[in-house]
Amino acid sequence: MNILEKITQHNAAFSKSERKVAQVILANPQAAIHSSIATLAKMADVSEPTVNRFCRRLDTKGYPDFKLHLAQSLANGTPYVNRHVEEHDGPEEYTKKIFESTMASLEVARQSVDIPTINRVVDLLTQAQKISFFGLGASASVAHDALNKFFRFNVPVVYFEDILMQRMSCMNCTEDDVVVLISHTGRTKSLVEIAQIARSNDATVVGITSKDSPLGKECNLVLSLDVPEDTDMYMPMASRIAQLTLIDILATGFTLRRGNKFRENLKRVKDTLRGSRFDKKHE
Amino acid sequence: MNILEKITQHNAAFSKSERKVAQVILANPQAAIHSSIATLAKMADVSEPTVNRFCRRLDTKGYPDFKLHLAQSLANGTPYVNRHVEEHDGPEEYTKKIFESTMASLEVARQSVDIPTINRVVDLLTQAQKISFFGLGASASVAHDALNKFFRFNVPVVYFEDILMQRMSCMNCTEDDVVVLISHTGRTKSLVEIAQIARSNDATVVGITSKDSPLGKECNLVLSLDVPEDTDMYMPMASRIAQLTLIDILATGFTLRRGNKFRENLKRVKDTLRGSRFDKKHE
DNA sequence: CACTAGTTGTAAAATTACTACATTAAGTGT
DNA sequence: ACACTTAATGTAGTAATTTTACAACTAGTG
Repeated sequence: MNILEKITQHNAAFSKSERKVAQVILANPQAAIHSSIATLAKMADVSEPTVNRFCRRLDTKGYPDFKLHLAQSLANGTPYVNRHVEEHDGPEEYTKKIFESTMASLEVARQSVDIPTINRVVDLLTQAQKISFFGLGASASVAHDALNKFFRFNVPVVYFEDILMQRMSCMNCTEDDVVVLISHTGRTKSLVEIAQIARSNDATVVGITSKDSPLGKECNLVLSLDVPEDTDMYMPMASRIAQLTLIDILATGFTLRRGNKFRENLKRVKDTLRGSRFDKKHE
Repeated sequence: MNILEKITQHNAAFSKSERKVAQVILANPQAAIHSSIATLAKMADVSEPTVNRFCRRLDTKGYPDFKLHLAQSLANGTPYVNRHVEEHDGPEEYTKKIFESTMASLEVARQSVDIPTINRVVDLLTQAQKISFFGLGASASVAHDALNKFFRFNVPVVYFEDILMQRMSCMNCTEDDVVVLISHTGRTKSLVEIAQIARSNDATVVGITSKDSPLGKECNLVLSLDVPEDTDMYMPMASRIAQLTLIDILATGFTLRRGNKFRENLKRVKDTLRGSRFDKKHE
């Protein structure tokens, strides 16, 4: 869709002169949209028809049409592209890149998430007697966060970091319990075992994980997020943010399902915190 | 900036014929950008120069330039706007809204973050003997996540949920220690106290919090994120995501500063996890 | 070395947008 | 109501920009 990306990708298929045109446009796209075909041709040191052919190769009707597409691509303020951090990047670069790739991942996650499943999970959560959130490693903090959210709903919520505690907790499950297991890869052995334990006790197991993973297969319901993880850094980053956003969505769905009177309950929880805080001056 | 809005606002200042042009464009802007001045004039039942004058009145150089602006306005298909979830929203709506407002918040956070401070904090972290991450409530899971990241760097990292443990830990601080305190509002009493304890032991205190808050004033350095929190839900959502992204940025800055050989260390940590995982089939 | 396919440039044609001027419409004062 | 003034609109010609057709060149292949 984005014509700038298209130019970079298409690069191999360009001819020598066309590549010159590509280079000039990529160097300063803003200038390109304000140039006529003649000035652009001069800048790239090629003839006008070459520029025209370049445009056609990118599936546009001609030069004016190409400019339109280019303008649209530039308009998206920053077309959040998943750009990897480079060795030599300074603070400005890597800050920008991480923000942007996080946003790009959220966009991908948004498109990949299955709404009916979300609805179904919210259903289950509202009807649950007890909700458990388990995750290990990076996903532990996601489970931790989920605890923090659902705890406010005055529902029995369970969260353990300890594998043995997780196991024991699942052994005591009943069919009215919902166990939410969080793992990006879905290949953590102990979590898969926990899923099996929980299911053998008739609990409903929801996985926030990859669909075809070992963990995914053990779950009653899987909320999968196709987030491409930047493995260069050997740290889970984007996947975790997407998972948290999903938790937000589930929590929101939960409160909406419970209705207005329930939301007052939340306000009460928040008000209780006031005693532990310094007052805001201007309120 | 947006030309479509400009057309609606400017409506009063248009002449009769110009208004006809405005109407046709607003009715189908997508068609307009693919029309020549002649076809558009015919559609609006006016002469070509009238269309040209219309364009000039909107501070564009002429018809082609106007089309460029129009194309840019149309491109902002989904300008991630912080839209609040409504009572009657279904799963599809609230899912979309939460994703979008999360992205919008990240965009705001990105613009508000102070790069030199980030650089300074990364400096401090790389030189620290011991790094502590403390937060309470929703920010606890952010601190938890930070632990998870920095732990991989083979640096002494400390994280406690318990207030007393946090206090005790800070009492043993030295001037080579860095304490990172996380709080969206910056008005949590016990965290402010912890900041004071840490500073009185010559530790460097970094706050991921609001700049002018009581906590912010006690910190050596403040990384502030001006994220508008959706208070309708009485739950911290966007602020937390922004904080986590900031943690990602700090962790990335940390690894970059440490250089390439250090990154191999990270790979080793990741490889160690392999034993606890099911193998991927296609590797 | 000739031949072919692909690439690039030249020049003319076609399209498109713009300018100058004429015409019409609308408003204002007598 | 009429002349006068000003603004708005359209016509026709001009200028610009883009596109097409074709020729020249380049590189690879038998």
